[in-house]
Amino acid sequence: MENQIKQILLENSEALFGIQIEEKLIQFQNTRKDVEGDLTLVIFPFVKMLKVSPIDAGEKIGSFLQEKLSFIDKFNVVSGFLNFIIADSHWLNELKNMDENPKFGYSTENSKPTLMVEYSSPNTNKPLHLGHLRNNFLGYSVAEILKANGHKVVKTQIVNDRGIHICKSMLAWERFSPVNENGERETPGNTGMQGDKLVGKYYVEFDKQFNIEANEIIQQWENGEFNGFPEDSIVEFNRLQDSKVEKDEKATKGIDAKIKDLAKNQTSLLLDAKEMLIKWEARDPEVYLLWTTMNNWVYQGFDVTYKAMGVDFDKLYYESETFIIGKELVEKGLKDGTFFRKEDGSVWIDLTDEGLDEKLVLRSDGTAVYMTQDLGTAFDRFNDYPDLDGIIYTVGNEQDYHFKVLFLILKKLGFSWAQNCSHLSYGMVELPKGMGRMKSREGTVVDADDLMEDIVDSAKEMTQERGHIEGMSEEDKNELYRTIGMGGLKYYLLKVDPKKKIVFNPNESIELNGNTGPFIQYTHARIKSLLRKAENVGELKDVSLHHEEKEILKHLSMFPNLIEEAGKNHSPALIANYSYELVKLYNHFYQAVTILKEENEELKNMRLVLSRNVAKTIAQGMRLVGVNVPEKM
RNA sequence: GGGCUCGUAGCUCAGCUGGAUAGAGCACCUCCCUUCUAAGGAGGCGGUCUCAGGUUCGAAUCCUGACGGGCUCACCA
Repeated sequence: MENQIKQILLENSEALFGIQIEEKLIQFQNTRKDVEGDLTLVIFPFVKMLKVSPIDAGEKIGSFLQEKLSFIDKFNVVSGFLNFIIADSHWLNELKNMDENPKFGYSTENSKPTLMVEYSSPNTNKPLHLGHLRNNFLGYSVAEILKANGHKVVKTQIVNDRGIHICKSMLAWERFSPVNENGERETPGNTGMQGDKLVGKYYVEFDKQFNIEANEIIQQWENGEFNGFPEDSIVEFNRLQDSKVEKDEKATKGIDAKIKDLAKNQTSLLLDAKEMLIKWEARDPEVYLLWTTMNNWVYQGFDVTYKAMGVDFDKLYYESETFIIGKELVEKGLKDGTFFRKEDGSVWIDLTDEGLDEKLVLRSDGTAVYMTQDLGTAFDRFNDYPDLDGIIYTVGNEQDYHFKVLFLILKKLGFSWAQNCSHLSYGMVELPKGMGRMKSREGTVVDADDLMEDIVDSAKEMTQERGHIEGMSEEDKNELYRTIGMGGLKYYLLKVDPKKKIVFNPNESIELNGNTGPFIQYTHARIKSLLRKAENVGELKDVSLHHEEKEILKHLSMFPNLIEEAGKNHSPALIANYSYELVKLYNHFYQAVTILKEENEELKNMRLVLSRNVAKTIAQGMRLVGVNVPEKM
């Protein structure tokens, strides 16, 4: 419709305006609620060239278009806005088209380039938390939205299964796990704990013991006991101590933190963990066995969590494999001069010309860092999928700088695909003021499994109170509680623009009224109930439309465009907000108009077909954000 | 300190590439179940779009600066 108007204006530009106008001057917008009309053309851009008032310009353009286009029933001009009233037959035709298309709004499958969406990417030393929920729901949804746009999509993750942090929990388990009467340390089997929770427990334990030891070292230093510590640490300690003189409280605090870091680096625990990492990279059999065992516990735990979240993956990548590829890339880059080696053996890239810093890509002890493996992983992926066009990395915005650097290095290494890699950067999930930050090490996280369980419980409570669940089996009821609870949680985390942070108060349960998942699910269930009662729906005939009906049709016909926008912007929030609008329009209609008791069969039919397509669009939209919709609730 | 980013109603958020009198939900106050699911609907209350300049016929939206929050600048990931 918009395109047709645009085309007519462009073709007749000389006649209308005296010159050939630019396409971007033709701007449409939705007509204001209090003005009659279905579509509005902004007239201001044409006023100057027509040398008449905005009203006259609008009249001229309006009558010209009305003559050419049959779907324009009437038009009016209010100040600089030309409002078209579109014929009912046009909207009924739209309804007919969407009704015939079960995949209304979706593009042809695999008609666009292959994309990879990376999300989740957990560390294997701790359980998933609230932040991961946002990440997983977002990544999953964006992948589904891209599929709906016709892309072939590979869902993937990079499993953070190696590194110093993994060694920390391994070491802590070896050192601090109690031993039972059979001489065994704690395992998921003998404790009944989910594997990831058990390993996470030891990660926290490491940090605790590590801090105790660091504090003891500081104590020793303050007492002048420096035996056994390296010279440079002692010198640095004394320098920092002296610099505290006559500083205010804040500055002193900062210096104390630096001293703490210094001491941490001298703890036997950290030194042992580092040694363990070197052994691991050298494939020491004992360390490798421990690593394999503990990681498998974690994977079994994660499986439970992913299943509850309702997300899936097509292909997994492991850092324990790709870091090697990364190291090879670094070797190659050293030879061609992309990287350089410092005296201590560490390898760097100089990005100061790009306004960034020097960045480490390999430690002096030869072990890999985060960047090393990310280079390797990207290379590996394009190698595995020759038709791969680009990668979308779903990672929090705290890593904005990392990805800027990563893509730049890949480009400098000469990979042309680097320009098609993008960082889907989302805002942190924060706790309300005064509750601090979520830190796994400090145990101040909202656990993903616990949260999902809580929300399903509260959905159960609400459903038992007001749901239509009589006659349902226990199994179906439980499934419904899960659908509603998880729907509420997903919608809550996805309705906000991904770029923005979310403040989450764990003490307040997630709202299930208003702009929420269950509100949308409810409308779907209600329509389904209506359609069940209607039994059969007849052919669509030419009838005249109520205002409420036309509003819904206008909104429905925007759905294909919306999916495209959501794909372009990598934003499930657009889908969520669209669905919410649709549901509000429908509920208004539902209240204002009778459907089953309508005596005019043709009208009744049209309303049922309309309802059917609203339900379908809700279901399809919700599917794209990972939310299921029930037939009854 | 450098870089990035955010600041819209008491709270949580929409406001597309600049367009008409800035919109929802929650909370608070009224109404509406002998029409199909009231997890619903109708109405009320609530705003200097952080502030100050600038660009423009027109700015919540673009530019500059200030103030306030967040992230980041690791041989952590």
